[in-house]
Amino acid sequence: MPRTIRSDKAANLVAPKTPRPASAKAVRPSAKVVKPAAASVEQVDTRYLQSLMGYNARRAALSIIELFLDRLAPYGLKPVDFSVMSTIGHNPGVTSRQLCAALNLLPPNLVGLIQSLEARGLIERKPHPHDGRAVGLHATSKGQALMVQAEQTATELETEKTAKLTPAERKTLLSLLQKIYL
Amino acid sequence: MPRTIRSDKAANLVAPKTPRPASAKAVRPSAKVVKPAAASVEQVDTRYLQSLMGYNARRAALSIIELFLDRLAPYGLKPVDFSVMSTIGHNPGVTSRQLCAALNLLPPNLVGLIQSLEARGLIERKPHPHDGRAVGLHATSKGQALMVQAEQTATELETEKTAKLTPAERKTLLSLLQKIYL
DNA sequence: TATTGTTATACTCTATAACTATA
DNA sequence: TATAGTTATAGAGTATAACAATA
Repeated sequence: MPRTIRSDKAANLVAPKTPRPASAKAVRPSAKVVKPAAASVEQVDTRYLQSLMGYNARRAALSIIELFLDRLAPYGLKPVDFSVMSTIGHNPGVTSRQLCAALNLLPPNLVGLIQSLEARGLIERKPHPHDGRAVGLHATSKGQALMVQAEQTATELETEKTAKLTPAERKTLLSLLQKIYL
Repeated sequence: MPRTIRSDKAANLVAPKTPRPASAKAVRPSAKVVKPAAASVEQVDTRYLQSLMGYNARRAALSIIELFLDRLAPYGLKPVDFSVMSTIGHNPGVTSRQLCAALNLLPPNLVGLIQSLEARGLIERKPHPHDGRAVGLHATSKGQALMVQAEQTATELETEKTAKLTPAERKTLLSLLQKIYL
């Protein structure tokens, strides 16, 4: 059964703009307090998590991926499919192992993905010129045509998602992120 | 069965530093070409993917989370457990729904998590002062003590992972990421 | 002996529908 | 009628071990 409904994800992404500190120690009961029972929270304070790079990178990535799934669905491509197809397209003859190393994937998880792309006529497997064990992967003309459209859609979607950033900020952000994982 | 071995993940993260362009169109067969068969790839070119914010944000996030899993394992906390515990700690009396909205989680996926934290004696559930349907979540003294250590470990780990960034760059990166998902 | 691609499989993560108790 | 919390469950994602063919 395909995943279709996206429901309240957008609403969940609405975060508090100006949270008020609510530390346990900071709550000093005054003499006028009527209900000494359990306290309630008005605005959730997530400032500590927002100081963590991992949290922010993950939230930003999921925010972009959410839109990516919608926009690339017409092409039948999920993020990993897209990354694999794009890398094959830009590296004709690349092997599965090379894809795994470049995209940080595990070989067993790539098998079904490659088979699916081949079954759809988007890629072809040719014998590797130097290594009899390996198989070279090549995008078909159909696959190339699909990826021209898909990459354009992805670029547009990214422009929308980074609309609050200036071109300079966008370039800076890409560079800083790569300083973390490369 | 717990996940223990991490194997070649680190090796997979080693990405090409100076990829050579290998576009299909750019390959112009000269008259001296001996093997007109399938081509092979030396260095995988991932420059297009590296121009996408979603790709870079995801790779950076996974890189940090990988270390996070190792360092926080002694506390029995995965990223989501950590986020939930931290948010409860800084927001005594917060409800499940508020946690879901603030952290972009789905209610059904939070139930088992909360029950687990309660069973470990890290949090307590108290009746909500204003809403009979809701339950206020509170960190126990044991949970508070754990999170003091856990948050310190997380902060240290993040400092290591962002060691290539200056403090100013780190602050800039956090700010730019929040411009995407907030 | 080491590596490529593969199979089988298990665990985790994420998502949906539907129910109850209360507002 | 709408919302908070819950249950059950399905699907996707991620991980390990082990194997055959080739280097």
